[in-house]
Amino acid sequence: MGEKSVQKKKFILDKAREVFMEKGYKRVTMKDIVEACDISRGGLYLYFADTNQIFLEVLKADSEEADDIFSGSITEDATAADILLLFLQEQKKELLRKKNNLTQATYEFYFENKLGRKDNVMKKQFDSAARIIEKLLETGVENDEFYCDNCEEAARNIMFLLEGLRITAQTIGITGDEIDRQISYILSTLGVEVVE
Amino acid sequence: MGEKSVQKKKFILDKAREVFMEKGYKRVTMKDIVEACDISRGGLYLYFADTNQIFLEVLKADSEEADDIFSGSITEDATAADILLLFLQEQKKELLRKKNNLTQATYEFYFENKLGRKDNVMKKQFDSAARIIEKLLETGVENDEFYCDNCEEAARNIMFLLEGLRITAQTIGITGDEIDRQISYILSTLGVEVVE
Amino acid sequence: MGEKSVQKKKFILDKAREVFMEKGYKRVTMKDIVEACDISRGGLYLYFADTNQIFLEVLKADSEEADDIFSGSITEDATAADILLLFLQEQKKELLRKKNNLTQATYEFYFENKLGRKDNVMKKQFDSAARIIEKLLETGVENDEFYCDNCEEAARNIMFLLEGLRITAQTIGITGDEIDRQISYILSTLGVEVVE
Amino acid sequence: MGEKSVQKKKFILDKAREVFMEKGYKRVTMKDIVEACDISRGGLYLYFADTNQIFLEVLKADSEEADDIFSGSITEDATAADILLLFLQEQKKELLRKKNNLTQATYEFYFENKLGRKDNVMKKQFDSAARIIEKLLETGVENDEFYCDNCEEAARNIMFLLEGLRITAQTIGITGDEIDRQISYILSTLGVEVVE
DNA sequence: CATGAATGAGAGTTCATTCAT
DNA sequence: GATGAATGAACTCTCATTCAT
Repeated sequence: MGEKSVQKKKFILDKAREVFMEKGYKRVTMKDIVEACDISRGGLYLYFADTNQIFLEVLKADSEEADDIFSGSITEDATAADILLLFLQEQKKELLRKKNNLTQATYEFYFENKLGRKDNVMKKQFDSAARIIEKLLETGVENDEFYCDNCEEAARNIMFLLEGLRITAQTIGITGDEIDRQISYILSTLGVEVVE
Repeated sequence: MGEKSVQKKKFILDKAREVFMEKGYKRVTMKDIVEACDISRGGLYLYFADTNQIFLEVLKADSEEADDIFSGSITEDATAADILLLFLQEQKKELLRKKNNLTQATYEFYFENKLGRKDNVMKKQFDSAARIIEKLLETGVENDEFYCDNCEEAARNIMFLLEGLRITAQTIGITGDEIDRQISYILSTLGVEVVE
Repeated sequence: MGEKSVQKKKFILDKAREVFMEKGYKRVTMKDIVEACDISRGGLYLYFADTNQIFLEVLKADSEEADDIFSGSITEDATAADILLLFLQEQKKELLRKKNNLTQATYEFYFENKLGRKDNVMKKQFDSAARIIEKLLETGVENDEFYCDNCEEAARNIMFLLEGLRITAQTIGITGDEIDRQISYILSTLGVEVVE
Repeated sequence: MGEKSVQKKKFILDKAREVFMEKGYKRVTMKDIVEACDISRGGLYLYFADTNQIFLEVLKADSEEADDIFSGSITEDATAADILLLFLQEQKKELLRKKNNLTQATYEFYFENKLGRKDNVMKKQFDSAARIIEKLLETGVENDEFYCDNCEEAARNIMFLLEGLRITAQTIGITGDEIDRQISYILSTLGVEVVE
């Protein structure tokens, strides 16, 4: 596959991502993607065999860019508490961005494809994020910013909570205030008093 | 609608529930349900217009029976902490029961049908359960079993956490141990020390 | 499947036979048959899954009617030689009826579906016809009409010859005269002198 | 067309022959041949317009090489009976070589392309082979090896029989023994006693 | 000459939905 | 009420064929 093909593939993945953001995973047909890309029916099949493969590659592309979930939060002299707070506020924005994300599509995808626990990109990202938070908490504990007995479970607790907020946002719906209150709550369990 | 019709409708809903548990929401077709009920294609349409309506009624039927999420947990002389623990262990069982539940179907349904926040059964159940837990926490606080500053958010935090565990169970997968550790963790944040 | 369905199925098989006679086996699509029957695309699938199944049933229906290949040849006081000659002349007619037969389609079908030697309808018909001819030859030998050392192979030889003429008719093409000459020839090998 | 082009054309025909032997005629697509040759899609069209033309040229190439069907059978001091027997045994081998021949493809091709009786390669080969056998029989008769009243029809009878065995081999299937018995039978009709 | 990406027609198949009985 | 045959829209997927490079 030549240079041009690589570009085209990227182009398709980009358009496909938009479609997945718009419609989720299951409702998306090859036809949808063909139309979004304004290419021919058969043309798409030169690059991808089915929506499953396309979504997988969209996900992979995302995960390659996006292992820097803390990138926005870190500055030179930020304290652990600062970083944690910034991270949570970043997540809040993400949670409220209803249409413009792959959350629903991703959940639907995993419903269909019960991947083994290995080669499960979602799990890897979850675990990796949890470990970063854990380190952060430990740093915070050392600096007397936080208190936690079991930082590992505390970190995973935050991750599960975010997951809960995320799925709630996609189903029941959630407000920014609600998220703020939950952020305050978990910070309070870590011994941080947040002034709003 | 005659008595017989009511019965038949119930029968269909029962069979349909099984199908939804088996296949989720989106993959289920009218044909699937017709076959599960062993009735005629046209017959189903006498009672329901589409899978959407059927699922809605399955959900409604469930919520009518099942607002007794604490039923199993309450005994005469149980303390608030006992009840909370029993409730959480009940939830754990539910979380681990992978195929035999409507979780996935329900999520898929809400993905498709972004109901307004009112007439959203899921929201009602969430809020109602949260309030019950809140009361429980308050009772516990009065009896010096628990400690919580903001019992409302603590209760909602538990609910969001459960939601997070639930979606994780359906996608990444989760173990009983992991759930236990999270249960211990939240109890510890409430000032309860769990001995295992 | 009710009475009406059985009728419809027969109707479809009838129309399908015409299509197979017209186009052979491979070139026939479900669409061709749908159009020949003037039914809907989906309608056909209520009765048959694919052209393979349809052709198989066409063949089965034929073989159920047509195990009387000698029916036309037999009269009260006909001699073995008479019967054999009549049979061969019947076959000649069949061979020359170019479009109006399933020969080509059948060959194409067996090319695609190398059935085991059992459950091979074609083989059964071949063997059964060969045995009938064998009996006929034996009867003829007893009555001093024929001569044959090995009537079984003589009978099979006739069958293979007919097969050869049949495929030749479908590919190279063959004339009535040519067939007549071959009929005369094999009769002469059996000691029968044919006057033309 | 330059020397190189001629070579390439030969190369394609060779690969194409393999494909036809493998899959018959109808199932073969331009794509199959492109892949077998490992050339570009467009490249193939520089040499051939469609599979029809390709097969025709494969057939022509074969017939140019292979009009020597008796080549293997003839030695200096062989009798007519020897040559005939050798020829028939050569044919037997050919009949049993199931995959490695163009028989099925050729039949399929002629089903599709009812060529006029002239410019029909198959017919030419049939007639030419029949004539050779005829000469052979006449020679045999002169030397008192054979007996035949009508050597022309006897020769054509052998050819039709072989055709019958060939199509049977491709559809019903045939064993070496069965072929042997038929060879013995026709030799016996020619007055040759075969000892096995 | 040669390439291979791109097109679009067409075959297969499944279902929601209707309707005569 | 109940049936199930029938319809037709919508999707998937595969190739023959073309054409810019």
